[in-house]
Amino acid sequence: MARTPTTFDPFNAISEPKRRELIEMLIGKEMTVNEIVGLTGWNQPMVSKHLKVLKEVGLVSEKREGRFRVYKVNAAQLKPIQDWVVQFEQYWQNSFDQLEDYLKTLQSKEVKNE
Amino acid sequence: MARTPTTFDPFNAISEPKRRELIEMLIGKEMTVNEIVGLTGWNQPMVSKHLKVLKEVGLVSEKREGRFRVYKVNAAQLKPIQDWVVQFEQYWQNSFDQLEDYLKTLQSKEVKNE
DNA sequence: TTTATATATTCCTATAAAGGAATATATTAG
DNA sequence: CTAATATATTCCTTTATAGGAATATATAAA
Repeated sequence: MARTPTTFDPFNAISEPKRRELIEMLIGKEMTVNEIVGLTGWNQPMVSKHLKVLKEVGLVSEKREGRFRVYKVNAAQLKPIQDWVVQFEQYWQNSFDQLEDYLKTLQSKEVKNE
Repeated sequence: MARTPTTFDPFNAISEPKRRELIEMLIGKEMTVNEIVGLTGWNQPMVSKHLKVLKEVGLVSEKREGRFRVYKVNAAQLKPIQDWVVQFEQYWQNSFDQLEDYLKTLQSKEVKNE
């Protein structure tokens, strides 16, 4: 068996750094393929191919306007990722709190030593 | 060029569903490889191999105890994912708000029609 | 209707991953 | 010291990329 395909779900689609860049670049905007090519400096087929993967998992959608294709992000497809990761938030927050506690302890020790 | 390696960063490591399962299973606990084998029903080499990937990106850490290896999740390594995805939260919240607005509109129309 | 523009697709190569099976390694028990 | 237990590693096969280069397709402009 091979790796889970990039088009299997948003988790796989966004594991590629360039596709995360595309999403960052496109969020809240609408952009044409060539506009993206201009901003990224990547060649046009590369942009089209990455957009295709994002489209297949619903992370972007496409609107035809004459010979242009206007792309936009469908942010709702990022929510499953947020939902998955947020359930572990307390666990890294705890480590942060522990760090905070530790720093406070240090500080009170310093105060005592003054 | 090939796909970004699974060990490149947490984004890639968690794109595999089984590795997400491992994290869910291990969060806040400490578990031995064989305990994980028991819970998952996967064969032992498969568990070890997936744990290795998670370890390489720092998502789990390992403690040797005699002939056992005790694994635990290092949740802090999930924060970069949360940080990346949270910046888009407003965009799916907006679509939710729009839905909410739409439902309220529907409701007020119903009230008027009563 | 030919040409230019915008975008997608195909073909190629190198790379690597997941799973299965077998085996190696380390540590404890007898 | 030998056997048993816990875990990791290696070898194999199948599958799927990502990127480059070339080309196909669609639409508008001249």
